[in-house]
Amino acid sequence: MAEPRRRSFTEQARRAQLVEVTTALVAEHGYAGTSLSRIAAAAGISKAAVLYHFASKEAVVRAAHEQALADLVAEVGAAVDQADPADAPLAYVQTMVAHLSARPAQTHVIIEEMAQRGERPQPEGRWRPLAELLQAARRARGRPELPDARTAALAVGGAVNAVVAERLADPGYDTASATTTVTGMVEQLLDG
Amino acid sequence: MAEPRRRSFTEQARRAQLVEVTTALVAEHGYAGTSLSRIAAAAGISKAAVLYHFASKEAVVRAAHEQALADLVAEVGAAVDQADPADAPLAYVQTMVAHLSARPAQTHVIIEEMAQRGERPQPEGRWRPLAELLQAARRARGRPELPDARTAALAVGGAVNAVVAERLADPGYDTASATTTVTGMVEQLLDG
DNA sequence: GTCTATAACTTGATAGAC
DNA sequence: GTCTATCAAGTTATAGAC
Repeated sequence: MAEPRRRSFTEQARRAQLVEVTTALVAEHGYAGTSLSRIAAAAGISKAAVLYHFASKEAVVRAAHEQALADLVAEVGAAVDQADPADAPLAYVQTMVAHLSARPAQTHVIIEEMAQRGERPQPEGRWRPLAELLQAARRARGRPELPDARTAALAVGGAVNAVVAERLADPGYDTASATTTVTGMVEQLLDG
Repeated sequence: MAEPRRRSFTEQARRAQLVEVTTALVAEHGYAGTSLSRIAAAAGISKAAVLYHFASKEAVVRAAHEQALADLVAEVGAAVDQADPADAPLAYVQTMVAHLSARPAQTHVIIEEMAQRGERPQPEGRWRPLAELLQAARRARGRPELPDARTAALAVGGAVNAVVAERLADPGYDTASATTTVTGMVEQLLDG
């Protein structure tokens, strides 16, 4: 909501390129290890040229993070919306794992941003959407609501995070069967 | 295993003090935001004095991380060892959440280190000990072994992480009932 | 043993030429 | 619109006085 500015065609291309190389750099070296110099070098231009397209270094990496997040919620949101409410949490887990596993660099950017957020804590309920999904699924299955949906949502989200992180560390880790295991745990949560 | 050196009494005290202030600083500003200057200022000595006691900045924060981890495994290990094998995973979850919730600064240091690790991925099985605990509990309960103990261990560990992280962000979050919810999920994993 | 002084860099950002 | 040149500020680490 900050700046829905009009941009030239070539500028859009430059910005897209910068977001791309920044995503790769943050994935490999982390936020602190990603300097303006490195971004400029990776894009083949000067530091000042980077700062012509973005107001600051922070603005560049913020753009990279926002893109990664937008791509994620777009795909997961679509999958959840068209799923049977009784199985929406399962669709959530499946698309989440699949999307993130397929985009290691973007995933690293998202993780990095969460780590930065953690330093200056801000009460924000990222667990709410999933908690709603879980309760709706319980109702659709004719079961009473969960007594502690917040923790349940946090636990499922944390499990997904852990599986994705393991996949990043070990590409040989089979996410297909991992997804089966996690969805099985969610099933027990919805039926038990 | 690098240097089990003999140290003077006062030097031990200084090192302990430096580890303490570094833990607090990393918790508040993150690794990158924790400079030698800040450590020195917080300890009331000069940068050079800090580097007299530790070989480098990295050595200081590594010491802080190692201490946080040692404290954690000591308490969790003891609790798991004296628990009934059939309930060891429950003891693991309980002490893990309790210990970390009670030590926010140390927890931040551990999280920060994991984030740094994540950048240069190294195939390391942090999930193995918990996976062993889960399988042993299944056997003690007369149930067949889990088909995918790796994912199960990762999921439980991730759930604990998420609960602890939420506690850090919102001190009003009730970890007692959260622990009940998570252990309930583990129970279903062990009996289902 | 602890400090002052400083070396040797890197950082993000700006001014102004082209 | 994109660059070169430069900036001030901050970084880790070292040498050597006390």
